[in-house]
Amino acid sequence: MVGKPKLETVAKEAGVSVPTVSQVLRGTGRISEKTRKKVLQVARKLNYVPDNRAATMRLGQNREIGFSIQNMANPFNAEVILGASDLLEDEGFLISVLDARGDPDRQVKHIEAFIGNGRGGLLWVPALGTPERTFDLLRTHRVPTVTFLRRSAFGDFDHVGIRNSEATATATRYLATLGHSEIAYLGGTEMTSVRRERIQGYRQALLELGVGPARVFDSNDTKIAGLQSTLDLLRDNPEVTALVCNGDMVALGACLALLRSGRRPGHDVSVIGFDDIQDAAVATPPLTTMAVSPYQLGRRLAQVLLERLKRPDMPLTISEVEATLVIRDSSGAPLSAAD
Amino acid sequence: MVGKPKLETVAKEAGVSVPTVSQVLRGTGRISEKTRKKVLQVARKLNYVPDNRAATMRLGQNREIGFSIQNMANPFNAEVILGASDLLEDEGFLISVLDARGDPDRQVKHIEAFIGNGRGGLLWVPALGTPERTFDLLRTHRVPTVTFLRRSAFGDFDHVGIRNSEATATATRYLATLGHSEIAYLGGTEMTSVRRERIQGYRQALLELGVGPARVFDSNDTKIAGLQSTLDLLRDNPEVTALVCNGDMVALGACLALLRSGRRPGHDVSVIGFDDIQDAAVATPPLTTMAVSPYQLGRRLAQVLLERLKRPDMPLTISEVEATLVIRDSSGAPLSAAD
DNA sequence: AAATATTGATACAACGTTATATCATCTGTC
DNA sequence: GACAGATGATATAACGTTGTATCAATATTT
Repeated sequence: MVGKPKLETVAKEAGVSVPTVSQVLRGTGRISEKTRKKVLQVARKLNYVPDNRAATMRLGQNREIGFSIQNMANPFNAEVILGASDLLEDEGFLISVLDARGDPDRQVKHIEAFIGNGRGGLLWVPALGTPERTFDLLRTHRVPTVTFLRRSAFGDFDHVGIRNSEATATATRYLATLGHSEIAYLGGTEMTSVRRERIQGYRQALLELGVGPARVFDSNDTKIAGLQSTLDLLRDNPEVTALVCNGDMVALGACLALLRSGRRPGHDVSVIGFDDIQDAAVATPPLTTMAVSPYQLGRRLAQVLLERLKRPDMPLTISEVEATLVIRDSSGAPLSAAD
Repeated sequence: MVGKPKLETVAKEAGVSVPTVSQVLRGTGRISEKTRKKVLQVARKLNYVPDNRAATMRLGQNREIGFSIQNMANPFNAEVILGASDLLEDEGFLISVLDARGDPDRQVKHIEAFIGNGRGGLLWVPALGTPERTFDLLRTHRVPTVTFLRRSAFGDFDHVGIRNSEATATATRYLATLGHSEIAYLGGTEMTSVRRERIQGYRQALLELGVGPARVFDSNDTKIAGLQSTLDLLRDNPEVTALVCNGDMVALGACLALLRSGRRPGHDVSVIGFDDIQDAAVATPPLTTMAVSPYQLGRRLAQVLLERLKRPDMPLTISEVEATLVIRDSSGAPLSAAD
């Protein structure tokens, strides 16, 4: 009873050979009902758990999937993982998550660990500034990989993302419809592909509409940073009457800033967020936002990976999910009516 | 260049034997500087990544740690993981996270995966209703395990938790100091060891103070649930003037409910939360709460595991971290002054 | 009753790595 | 120039599992 039980332990106890036990447990080969029963009973009694390392090494495939993300604390990611694992678990896979916190060095360690442990696949939000070598590793080792949100610059991996530029264009157009002409973009600091696309959509819409200058302001994607940035922004640019935000957290921070400086969100300044996080609906005021369902994104992500696993030679899949404008109070009524 | 590179691939390319390559990569054995250079260069060129399965199987130890949690979406957990991985990464370990979502069946699959992959250790928030067999598995396979927050009923694992009953007693006593006598407890639904201890501290304090009846109300740990539960609570128990909450999310929901029903949090009803999540400080009103640093908890967790790994025969460690009362506005001023 | 088919179990080799033991080569000493 | 000692590299076996080939013992056919 001492020491980890292995096939040999079970085999001895059940009075059969090692391969027999293996066959019973895997349900392969021809085994009589009697020995089957016996082996299963002994295996259970001894708390036997097969060594997946030995098995996958022999078999050359693993049903464990890795998910490499950059910020575990973001509830959006948590929802994505939920969606992905719901689908993958049904197919007998398992998702384990590693948080690289945006650090490419930490990230490459994680990816090496995935490879070194023979993970069966990888879902991945690449860190900003991921060196080509990291992609090379995955290519060399033939790890079925789906990138998420941030597209690889080298572009030869399956990808699931958000139709970012269309989304911010929609938000910007909607604000223009309400009568705004001084519309600023707020949020993000680093130029990820996500932010680049969103700002591009915003600029594009302004251009098409022939409305006011494009103004982009940095801010970290937290409520507190959003609050501070908005206070600064309004001090220096009092003419701004509408904000398209890079994320809901920033947008919520912006609303807080408006309230603190005696302005009413949706009346004096309109605010549109991005993501539709849980808090958006219960905020004061409820937040108008570009909604994407993280759960659905997760499912899509899993779907693409499963297909790739089934057909390794399948052509590259690029899948972009549309965001939808959810109108609540923070964007306000048409300007003429409000004033 | 096709197919995964292994030691043999590198060895052939560098014109040396397999063990030589292994020794260079691990820095063991006597190797001349010349072959060392050559081997490293070739290994890098071929994008060689050692197969950790084969290595750990041979060596019998693994520097990968598993973290099994019940709710990934909780930012508190994310902070804990951050703290734990900061410490563990310095020692060359790696944390991978699995979310069992409170389901003991899913959880046992995860634990079996940890065991089957020979993980070097386990940090674990046991799901409610975890069967003894799950603990048995870990015992049999001698997995160094530290339970977190929820103590195993069978109590033979290292543990890190919060001094829950003292914390809620402190909160309750503070509200009594402010002059409250109708203090309710709000939050949680399932009777986890955490909730049991918190409610016990609340009851204990009321008893010692000789103040009003103990009233405990269920609610899920989300803002929306907290909102609804508080509306119900106040309708049925209008005499309640203070709430000790099971978590900050519930407390924030309670504040929302107060505002919506025309009451002022901190004036008409006092609210104290638990955890001190990021939003607590910027909420309206800023939330009084029992603060525990999830980051510090994570570090402690890692510390205990590292010690256990170093000294497997060390006596059982039970480590409880104190929560501190952070006074903001939601608890209000003394009642005499406020009225 | 002999030949054949069927069933049930086992022996063997391989997955990729590494510690130990072994072997060959070179340096320096008397 | 022979011998001890140091240096540098390799051969071997083992970690636990599983697919294939093999073998023995029945059951079935002619």
